[in-house]
Amino acid sequence: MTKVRTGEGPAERPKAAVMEDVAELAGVSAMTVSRVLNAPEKVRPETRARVLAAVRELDYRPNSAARVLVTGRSGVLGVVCFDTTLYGPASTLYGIEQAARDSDYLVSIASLPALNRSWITRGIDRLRSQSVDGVIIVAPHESAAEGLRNLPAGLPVVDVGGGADLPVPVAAVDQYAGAVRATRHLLSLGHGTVWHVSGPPNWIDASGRVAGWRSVLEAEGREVPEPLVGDWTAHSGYEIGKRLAREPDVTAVFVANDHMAMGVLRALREAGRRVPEDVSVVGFDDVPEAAYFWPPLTTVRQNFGEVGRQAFQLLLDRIAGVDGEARRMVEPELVVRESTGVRA
Amino acid sequence: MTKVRTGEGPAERPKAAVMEDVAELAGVSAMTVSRVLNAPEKVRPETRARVLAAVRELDYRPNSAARVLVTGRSGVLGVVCFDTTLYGPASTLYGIEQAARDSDYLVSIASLPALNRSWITRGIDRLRSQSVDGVIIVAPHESAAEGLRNLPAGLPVVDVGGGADLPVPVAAVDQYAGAVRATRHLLSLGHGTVWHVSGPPNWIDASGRVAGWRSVLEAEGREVPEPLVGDWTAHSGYEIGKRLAREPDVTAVFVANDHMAMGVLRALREAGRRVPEDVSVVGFDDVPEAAYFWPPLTTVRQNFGEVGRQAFQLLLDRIAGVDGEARRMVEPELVVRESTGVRA
DNA sequence: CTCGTCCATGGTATCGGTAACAGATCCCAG
DNA sequence: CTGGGATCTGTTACCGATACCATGGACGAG
Repeated sequence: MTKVRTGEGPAERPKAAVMEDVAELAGVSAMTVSRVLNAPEKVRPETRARVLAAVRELDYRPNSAARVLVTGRSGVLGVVCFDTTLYGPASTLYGIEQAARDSDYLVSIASLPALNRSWITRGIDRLRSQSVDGVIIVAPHESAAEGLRNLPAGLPVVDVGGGADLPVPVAAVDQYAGAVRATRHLLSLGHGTVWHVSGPPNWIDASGRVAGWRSVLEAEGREVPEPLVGDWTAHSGYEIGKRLAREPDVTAVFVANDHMAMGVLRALREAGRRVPEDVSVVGFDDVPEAAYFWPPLTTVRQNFGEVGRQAFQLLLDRIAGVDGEARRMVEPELVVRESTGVRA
Repeated sequence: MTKVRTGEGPAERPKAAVMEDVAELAGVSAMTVSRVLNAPEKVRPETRARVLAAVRELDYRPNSAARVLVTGRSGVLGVVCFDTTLYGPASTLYGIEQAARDSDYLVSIASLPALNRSWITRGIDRLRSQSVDGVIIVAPHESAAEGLRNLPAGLPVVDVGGGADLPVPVAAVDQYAGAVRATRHLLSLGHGTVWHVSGPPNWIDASGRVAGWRSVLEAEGREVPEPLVGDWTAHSGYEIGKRLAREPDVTAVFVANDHMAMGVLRALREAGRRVPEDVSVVGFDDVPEAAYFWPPLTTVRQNFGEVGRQAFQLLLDRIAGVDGEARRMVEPELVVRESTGVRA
């Protein structure tokens, strides 16, 4: 009954209780303890009570490694992601984590030093070696598609952000629809056409937004200016904004994210072009600060948390062996503030 | 040699290779395979080569659950954190993750729905049940201290952000020093005193910044205005900014983070008070966009990535049993831009 | 030529749980 | 009073790796 300590070793810890200890204290077999923990209704209430009392007394906690070894399930899901300091990925990750917590899953993350096929594969491998039950990829880049070509058989995988023809289920915000709304909004204000500051090439969200923007202009028979390519940062938005400010016929700009939009706003202002009187600007994301930009930014809100939850749900289905719908699109929402106005 | 498949079960997967399979293919015992993987120098080169060939051929990967069960080490570290969409925590997490990757550690995260003692304890428990080798707490809140009072013995824990008298090693940015620099900078520009927009009560960073700011004012014999308490959001900064704008004697404001500073800037501008001509504003964090605020924000840069790396290093030491230095302070840096100027 | 030593490898027990089956117990009908 | 099922609990055999000790062969010394 009393704890036996080995007289040696620097870390003189009382070894943690195991199932056998609980069984002994409760006067039952280890199997019964296991049942109490996993299928309580199969154990007589009074026995159960004794076992639970012993569990509390010894502060027993099951060893997950042993459980994983025999059941094959870990209760851990993996997330492969690129830069989690970016607002979108961070929020998505947060959504996943919350959903996971509610379902008693734990989340392991494998972040990538670069976005390409080989790193993505390595990230998945790293997680797989920890016996995760499934993996969510948050890497909205074309290279993700390649990385997903030959997945280890039997590992449930879900992708966030999408791309064409992925061999796995996808949860994503409908970038195309968001860009359509932003562009239509600007046209409806009387602008002849809409310039576009895009995200970096090969990013799925970036190309989705370009496609939506272009399709509206083409459908309306408007001139389609060449998109100006940024890298998501305010700095790149600023540099591009300086160029835009020099073009007097630019009156409406759709910027592929809020941070770049911030840079554009500053460049326009410095060049003496008023927003929205001279130029209207629409962003994308609706970061929490967007309402406090100068002027408050009209933008397209993405519900990243919801995307994360949907991705988790898809993964859960997949783990359960359900081959349900393979695509969950979350609708973005245009939030009109003060950076857009009718054409002067 | 050929794989035997059970004729049933919906998931008809060829069961993954185990160490015994590799051993058989290589014509050695499982023990030798284990040695090749863990202590290659103890195996004759030619045998080693045969084993490695078999490993590749079968795409063998060790089962970590089995390894954990016998070694007691998982190669996983846990991070307990609150809101990972905030810039600071997200960046810290990212720093931890990168450092962990370089050392072949995996990171599991347990995010908390609320910051208090009980949730922190639960977060640690959740991670512990997955046999993490150690835990890093990223919850710069006073409740963390309580949550750390009675830790499970033998679990290495490191705290990020600090607080007084924690029973565990701490890695943090020196908030006090940062606030001192910001305040001195404002005084050096000729301002009579400095107002302060603080973070929410009970947040460690918030109180550290208040203390640094107050100490400078007191040391210089300046009036110490009552701090105005925000909640880190641009919105709260805006509301507080409106109040500040009504006070004509407010000429210098030290705001406890950049997002609130953004709200303050907007409120001042709307009230017709020019920055920096009428009022100087200093932020804290140096988010990547700070240089594109209007005007570009003078702020205190925190190297969150470095904090994350230091925390990981401390944890690694702790796991190795080294009881080295228990505090790693990262120096913040004042970045002067255009939101501060000499008093008119 | 024999013995001791070292090196490479193998055998076996073990980590802490759970699946599958077996056995004990209880209750009630006949 | 006994048989038959239903319900509860125990026994045993693993899951896949590593620790520890044992063993066989090569080799140098005496």
